[in-house]
Amino acid sequence: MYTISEISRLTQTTAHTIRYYEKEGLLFPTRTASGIRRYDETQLTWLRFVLRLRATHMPIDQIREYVELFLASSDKHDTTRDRLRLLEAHQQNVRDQLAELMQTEQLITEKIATYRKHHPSVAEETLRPI
Amino acid sequence: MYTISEISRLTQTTAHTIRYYEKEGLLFPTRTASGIRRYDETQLTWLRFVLRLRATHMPIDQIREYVELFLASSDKHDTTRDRLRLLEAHQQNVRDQLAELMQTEQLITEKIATYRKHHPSVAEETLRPI
DNA sequence: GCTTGACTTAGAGTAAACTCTAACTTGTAG
DNA sequence: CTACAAGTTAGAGTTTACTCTAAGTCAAGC
Repeated sequence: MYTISEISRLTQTTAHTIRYYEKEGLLFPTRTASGIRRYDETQLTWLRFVLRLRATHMPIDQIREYVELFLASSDKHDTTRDRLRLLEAHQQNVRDQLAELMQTEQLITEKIATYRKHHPSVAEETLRPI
Repeated sequence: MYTISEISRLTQTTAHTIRYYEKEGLLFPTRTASGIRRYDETQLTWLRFVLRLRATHMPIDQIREYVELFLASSDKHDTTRDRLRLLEAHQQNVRDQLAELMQTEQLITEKIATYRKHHPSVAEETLRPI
């Protein structure tokens, strides 16, 4: 069981942010009798996944929605389908971002090549066409 | 020569945002005698490049810095090197984002596969380890 | 018991990038 | 000439995701 500072160090995330994620309904650490947060391996793994989703720009609201579906799931009300739908939507989002990044990487590489060729005073675009 | 609404339509960007970019020093349209903005092909191409940089999360401040270097360039003070440095820094940034996205895409794909296999009531993680 | 560093809370503050409003001016079609 | 759509401005407001502060409580070593 980890304290917040250990989790903070292990995930390279400030304790402030970790508490903020809890307030936003993304994390549920247990507490000691005196109210101090305790995190186990499961929570650590989950936080790492959340950080991955955030790094790929999944909004906190959507992550919370995913968590809520998870917590709401039961025998008579299974939320698997909805969670799958959320994951698939984000997967598409990630793929769109990949496409945009690859195109832009290509464009920047070309621009860099032009800069290196025409070394002094590059033409490229006349931003202010006066 | 395009009006702001034409540019807006051509780039799928609101006129508000286009004016905001101008205020932030990223665009320099010419003006009619009465003060109405006019954009030529060069400005359109430049805006499209700016939108690419934004879509790959280059901060507006850095784009402005790039523009300022471009405008400041002259025979006695060539800024090519600095612009190249900025582009290379962003290129690295884009590559880092690509790496993160590819890893996360992989992870999500695995998770989706697990969901599809264990269809009802997926185990994955027990978020609230009570 | 005392100090010291880590923990707690509610709530305020910040940064970035838009996004909108209000009041006004300009351009165009009838 | 008139209507009205589209343009203009300064500046206020919004959203998202943190980030920090203040005032206090808890835990461990001496």
